[in-house]
Amino acid sequence: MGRAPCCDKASVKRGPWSPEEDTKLKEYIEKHGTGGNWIALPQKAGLKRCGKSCRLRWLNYLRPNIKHGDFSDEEDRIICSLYVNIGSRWSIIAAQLPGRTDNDIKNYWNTKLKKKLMGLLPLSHHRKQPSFPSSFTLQNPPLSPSAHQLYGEYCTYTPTTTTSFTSNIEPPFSLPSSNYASTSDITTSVSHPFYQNQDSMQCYYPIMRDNSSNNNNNMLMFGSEGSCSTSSDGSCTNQGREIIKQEERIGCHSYNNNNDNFMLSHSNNINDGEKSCAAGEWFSQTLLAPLGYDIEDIKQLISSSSSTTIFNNVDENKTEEKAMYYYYY
DNA sequence: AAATGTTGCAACCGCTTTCGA
DNA sequence: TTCGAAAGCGGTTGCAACATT
Repeated sequence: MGRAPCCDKASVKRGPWSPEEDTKLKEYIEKHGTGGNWIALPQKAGLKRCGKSCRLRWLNYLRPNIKHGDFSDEEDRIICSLYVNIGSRWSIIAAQLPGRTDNDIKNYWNTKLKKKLMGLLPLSHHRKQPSFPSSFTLQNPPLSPSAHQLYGEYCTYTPTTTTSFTSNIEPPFSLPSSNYASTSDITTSVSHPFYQNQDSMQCYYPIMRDNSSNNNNNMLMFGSEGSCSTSSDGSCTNQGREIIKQEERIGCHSYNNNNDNFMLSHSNNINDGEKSCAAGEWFSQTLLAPLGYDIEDIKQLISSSSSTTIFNNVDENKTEEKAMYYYYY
């Protein structure tokens, strides 16, 4: 027993829309509106189409001010920033990009942007030993007592995936020039993630201080799988709260406020890619400030969305691979 | 030039959420 | 409060266009 179809498939036309159908639908909606009833609309408009199909055609293609074609760097950054933090909630992401549809963004992400990012990293499937500039050494981060407690608990896992790391890679899209002095000043680290607590799906990142610079740089982190998170008690956390919660937990935001600069790295034994990490060396990190959007920006973006259910029902099983890029600015 | 592989995107499918009776 | 219909949404598919062999 399947679900009842929304319409009689035998009697409705399917497949690509003809220009005539487009014209009929457009003219009808411009004249009468949708009437809040898509199911009844095709009949009224003289179309042999399913209401859902009409709705989709209108929303994704026919409605005014739809933008098609290339995405700008700024749009790339917004998409990535939001994806990092809220996942594949395309409608919410689309709400931040006037003229773009969720379908467009989803397609763009799946076919281009993700590859654009992934193209930088030999992610995943590699088990490279991390390699860092010699100036980078591990500093145990100044964790809050509660974070220490947390990490002491979490960091007893042996990594199942070795961090890979490449520095000084061009970012996949341009950053505002004010964000950095020159290309060589950008440290882009790509990491196959971290590794995950197999029980809780919690992701871990090591953090390392850059001793080579006296600048009061802030770190920007872009891209992570971290937004997929299930708390250690097994309950799936509300994702919006999780962002804030994790920030508080590990004090990431205060790092930025303190103008510390630090970056992703592995343990203090750089050559030991497979070693277990000691308590306090690894950070669980969902969110910092992706590409110029700090936490407040993101929250504001999200809260300005028309949706009221942004963070509900996080799929705790999503484990899609993502890249991580770190920028100094 | 033909065959095969790849890419991009529109459209579909079906599950979830919302809304109104 | 419950229930059914409709809308919303994200994942997936189909296919045309393009690239490569």
